[in-house]
Amino acid sequence: MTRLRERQCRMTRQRVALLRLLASAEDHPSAAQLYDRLRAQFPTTSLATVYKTLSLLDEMGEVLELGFGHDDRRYDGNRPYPHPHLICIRCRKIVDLEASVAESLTQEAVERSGFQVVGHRLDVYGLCPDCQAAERR
Amino acid sequence: MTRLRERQCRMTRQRVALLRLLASAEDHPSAAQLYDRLRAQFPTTSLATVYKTLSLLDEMGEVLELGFGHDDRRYDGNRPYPHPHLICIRCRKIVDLEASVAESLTQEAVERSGFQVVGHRLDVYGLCPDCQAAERR
DNA sequence: GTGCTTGCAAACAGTTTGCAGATAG
DNA sequence: CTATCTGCAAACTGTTTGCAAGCAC
Repeated sequence: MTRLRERQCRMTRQRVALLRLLASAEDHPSAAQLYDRLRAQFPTTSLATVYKTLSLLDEMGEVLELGFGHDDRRYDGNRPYPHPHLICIRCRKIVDLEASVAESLTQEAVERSGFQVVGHRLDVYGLCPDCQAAERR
Repeated sequence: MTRLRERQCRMTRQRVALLRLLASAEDHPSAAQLYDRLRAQFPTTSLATVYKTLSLLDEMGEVLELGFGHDDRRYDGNRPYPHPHLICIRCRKIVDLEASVAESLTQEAVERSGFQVVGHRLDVYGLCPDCQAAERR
């Protein structure tokens, strides 16, 4: 909110509403879900605006964009930093795992959640040696 | 290959070629990349066939389908089981991390790779307590 | 031969873009 | 006032589907 102002961004009613929705969302809503909820307050709102605002927030690090499956992008406005997730393969529920990566699969935290684990996925992002060299030039 | 036969699947030339490509691919090719390589041998091959075959193999567990970003699906025919990846955010190179999840971010394995880590992602798949109860019915 | 598989084209879903009109500052 | 933002519609991308012709068995 404050950071948006600092970036000479205009606080339109739509943006304020979307920020509120993101802050209060307990789940990990998709753009379409946010759009639906937003339309309750602003019937004329468009999906395009939702996408534009979300990618703006993502660039600013105010929201975490999560790509689960190629057609399932979700947003987390409460913890805009990487953190482990528990994903139900049946109902698609997504639960935040508050645990450090190192300990997260050492059972403890997972077991506490009651999930029956069937798989996992760990991706580490960074610059490969070649690209580190290229960046230096 | 053998498993395909067991499943009363027909070994068409296209399938054999795709299986070979997957087995020999050192990178993590996308459907489009596989299609391009396949067309070198079968100029009339269609993308649709590639997709159909890939999803068949995925169902059978013969290939690992990886969704990085919503429009970046890659396939791994050599290690069709979940394992950590190192992803270069610059050149999109994907390197397999041969390490257990528990130890993978305890630096060791990552450091050995020479990557400069900027982020990570850990998703655990399973059934949430509610769905476990629902499945029992 | 039988019916699974292919290849084309058309359909689809989610996302992005262009632009005229609306509006925050 | 002016530049940014919105909302519509059209464009795009990657993936999926329907169906007639082809080919493995």
